[in-house]
Amino acid sequence: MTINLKELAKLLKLSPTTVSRALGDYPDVNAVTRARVKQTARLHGYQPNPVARRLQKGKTETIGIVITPEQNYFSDTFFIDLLAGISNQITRAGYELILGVASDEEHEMQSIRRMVEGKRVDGMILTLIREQDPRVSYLLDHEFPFVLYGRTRESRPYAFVDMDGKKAFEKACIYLSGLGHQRIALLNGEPGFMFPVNCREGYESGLSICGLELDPNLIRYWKHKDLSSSSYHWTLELFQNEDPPTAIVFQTEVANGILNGLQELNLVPGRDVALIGYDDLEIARIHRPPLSVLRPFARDAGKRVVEILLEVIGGADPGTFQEIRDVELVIRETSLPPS
Amino acid sequence: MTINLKELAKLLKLSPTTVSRALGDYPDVNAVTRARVKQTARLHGYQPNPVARRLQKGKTETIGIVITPEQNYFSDTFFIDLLAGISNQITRAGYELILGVASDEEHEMQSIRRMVEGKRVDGMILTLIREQDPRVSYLLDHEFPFVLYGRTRESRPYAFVDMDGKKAFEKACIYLSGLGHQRIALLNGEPGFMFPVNCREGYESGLSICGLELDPNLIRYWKHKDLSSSSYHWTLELFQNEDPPTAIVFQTEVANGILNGLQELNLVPGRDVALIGYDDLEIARIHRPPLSVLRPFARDAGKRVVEILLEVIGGADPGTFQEIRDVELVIRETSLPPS
DNA sequence: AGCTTTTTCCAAAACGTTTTGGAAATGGGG
DNA sequence: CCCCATTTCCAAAACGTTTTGGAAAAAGCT
Repeated sequence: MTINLKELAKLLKLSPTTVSRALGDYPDVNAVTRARVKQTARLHGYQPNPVARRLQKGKTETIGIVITPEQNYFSDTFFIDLLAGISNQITRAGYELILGVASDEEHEMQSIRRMVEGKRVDGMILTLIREQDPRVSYLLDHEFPFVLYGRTRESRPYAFVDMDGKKAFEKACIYLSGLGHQRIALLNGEPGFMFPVNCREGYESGLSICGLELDPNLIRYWKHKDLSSSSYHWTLELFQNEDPPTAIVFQTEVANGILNGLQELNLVPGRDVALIGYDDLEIARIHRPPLSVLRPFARDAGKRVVEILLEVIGGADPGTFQEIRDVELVIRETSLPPS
Repeated sequence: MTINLKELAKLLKLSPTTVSRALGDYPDVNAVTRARVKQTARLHGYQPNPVARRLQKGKTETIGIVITPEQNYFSDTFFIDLLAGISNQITRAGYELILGVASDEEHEMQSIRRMVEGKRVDGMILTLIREQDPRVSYLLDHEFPFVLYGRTRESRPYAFVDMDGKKAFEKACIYLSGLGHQRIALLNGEPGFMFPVNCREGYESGLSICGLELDPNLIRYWKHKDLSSSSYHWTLELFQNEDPPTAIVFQTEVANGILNGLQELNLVPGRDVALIGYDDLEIARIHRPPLSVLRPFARDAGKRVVEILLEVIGGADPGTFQEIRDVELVIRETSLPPS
């Protein structure tokens, strides 16, 4: 069924060498033979065996990614869109994407080690980055190519693509303050991860720019494990304050919990409490009233991550690839002045 | 850094052959040399280069799966749990999972073809199966090993693992009828896919067993593209009926749309309308009141899919692996008698 | 024509394993 | 002590490519 390079060469009465070089567009093969080779190759549907090529080239032509269920990753199209961008670009480069799914942090490292030390991939992509991330130090220690979707605390240079969470939350606070809000709450992601750190930085800097005081009572953290219920409860708690907030900024993934909490409290989003979520998830658009959001420019982030990774695999200096992407404030119907 | 078989052999003053066979637990190598080999192998962290092994063995030791963003179908941790089971079992077998993400049906076939004809995988796993599924006929035509998570209409024998959607919806209808419900609506998945066909079969057979009449006005289909809004609108429509339903059976992934619709209509789930959803998603557990559900026994489905696929790759007859798994009815607080 | 350069091709090696088909050494039985 | 069976090892081939290092043929130049 499937034809060989050697068989194809025999068919063409040429050496395997010449056939290989013809298909590879090497200059040292006559134009007419090249054409002849390409035509019969196409005719017989010849495709070089990738495994043999990898062995000879000393590359796996494969890149790895490990995810954990802990990230309820598939909850919106967000993650799969990122993955789609990654996958497309990898395919375009003739590479393969291998996926590991790990149940916890320990298995995650195990899976990465298998890929790296088992010589199963040429590079790795990391997501959901922690402040101190053992995966990052491991890969740096092993001088193994990788790119982060996100950032971490690490002094050695590394490549990443990230959204500007700081500027995003800064923007949101400044906008809300401009509307007259003085009590702005932050429902933040789980400590230990890097993104919430940036969010908080932006939140604090936004408040400070507007001359608003920082009230620790207005800051809450939800848990990955139970997004909805923890954010629900923190919302209720927030309003037991004697001086409750008139606005909340948060990550849209916990919008459900917040909205349930507000409903419980008979507070109407937009009218009684202003809301601005980070990430333009489906829920933000279909909710009545639709939620104002911070929309990161994530469109071709996956593609970009792969482009960078291939450069790094090719020997480029990772430190030169550090991209922080803009975030746009999309005003819908939950960002009105305080009543 | 990483050591070779040849280098390891030289270190041990043995031939590569013997070292390979020692590590492979062949009987024709002395117990003490075997131990010696294994120890120094461990010491130097030797792992056989997978690419070289694959070339020699003539196997890619890789299996492929292609998903589409449309696969939003699995909106909870459900899909990632399946994927986790698949990934774990694949790793245990020393195989690799390669992932393709396709934006539409055409790219999906393209991705599969690349894997199959490019000799990049030994077998494929398919999900979200359509009634007439071009992927299935393609793989059968090419006599390529695969396993379905789901079923399709196809006369040739093939391997699959599926949940018993028919019996599930039958159970739900019988239970609701036993409570006194006479008008049971079905909010079903998009036509074209196989699962909704089974659901409807079970629905019809359930009604017929209980002597209830089938009213086409009580059946609606939602769209993958916009789960929430389509199910929301169909719910509203359902109750414009002059003789509206007192119960709804549906797939839990559209619970949000239904619940929003009911709220709009000032109908309280459980009290005014009984609800039974298929799939025990998070929303079913955290909603107040918690939803009664049909819970498929999906726990180790991913593992099982891989076990079967490896058998089929090994030459086993696919027709002998057709597993339909039980579904349990979990009564919570939305399955009360009609008021 | 004689020499050099360019064009076009190829044999052999290499990538790192596993498998094949012995061969040498050891042991047991008479 | 000889023969046969068993144990233990290994050299060489094979998997299907790409790359290396020429070699032969053609073309260009004086």
